[in-house]
Amino acid sequence: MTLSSERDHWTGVPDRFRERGMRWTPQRRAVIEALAGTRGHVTGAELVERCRDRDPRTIPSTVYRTLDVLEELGLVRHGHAADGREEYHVGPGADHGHMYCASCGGSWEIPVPAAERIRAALADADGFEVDVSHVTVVGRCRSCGRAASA
Amino acid sequence: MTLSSERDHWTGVPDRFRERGMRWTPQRRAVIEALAGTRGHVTGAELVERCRDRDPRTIPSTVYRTLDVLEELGLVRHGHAADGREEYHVGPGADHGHMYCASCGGSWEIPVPAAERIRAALADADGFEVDVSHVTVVGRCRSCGRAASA
DNA sequence: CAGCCTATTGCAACAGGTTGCAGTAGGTCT
DNA sequence: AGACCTACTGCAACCTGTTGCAATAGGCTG
Repeated sequence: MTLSSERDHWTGVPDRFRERGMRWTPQRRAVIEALAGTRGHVTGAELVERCRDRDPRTIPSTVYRTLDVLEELGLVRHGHAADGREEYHVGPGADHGHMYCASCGGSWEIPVPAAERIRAALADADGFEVDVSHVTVVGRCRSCGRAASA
Repeated sequence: MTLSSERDHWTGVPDRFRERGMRWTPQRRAVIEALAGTRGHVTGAELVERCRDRDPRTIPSTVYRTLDVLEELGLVRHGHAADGREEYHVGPGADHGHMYCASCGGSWEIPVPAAERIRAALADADGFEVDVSHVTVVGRCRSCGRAASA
């Protein structure tokens, strides 16, 4: 995941909006600029805050609505953190779930092989096609587990 | 899961509170009565509403704080629905995660064998001990998948 | 039974998001 | 350039929860 690949992620976005009959507006540009400076995760509130840094007149509902649109276009994905807050993942490489440690508050990506086993387990059980990028599990990480049993 | 086993779930609860130096109050009683009439899931808001039906003076924060306490005592468990709302599961048999279909909005319990495979996948990957009762996955159920590919 | 200690409550303010609606302003067509 | 259509924006009100704090009231003790 190089810098240039991250920049590529956003090139041509205005046209992708227009092709779909959507409009390219200064507010949407601001959200995308805020996202472009992001690696990994951002919560909705953080993003609102960052947009407000650029322009104090930013309205939260506009930011959230823009994020919905970006998700429809496949440019971001969202999940929910351990406490239910919205969390946005910026692609490429956004296709992963998350594990949260309830003890230390840490957060990790679910490794691809584990995600694949989860997908297979649910597909076998009920033919359920899980969206692995939206999976969030809560539990205890290895080091907190060791600390508790010591 | 018979009626009597559900009733048993709540017997002796006042004493369990007092043993821990906690107090047994009318407000807590109201929350437990509302829970006793519940099978499966309830959202926080639903529970507040039900308590308000019994006593319009019910204060939401009291209900939420009571739920936190009940969870500490192991009498309920909570997870987050697909949209991040809190969802409480009433035991016994509350030890399961949930699958939500993003297409039809349906919700199912994750079957025990699948849950076990998920637990194993994450344990192998990083030694992460997942709390399966808190797992929520979003995706597409079998019948919506069939409808989409038809 | 009265008194005391402190766990709980009620309240009010806040946090993160969502929604309905009237007005604004992109984009297109002439 | 002017006009038109309708996708967006801004706003205000709402929803689900959370938090800090002063007042209340369980329940133990003498």
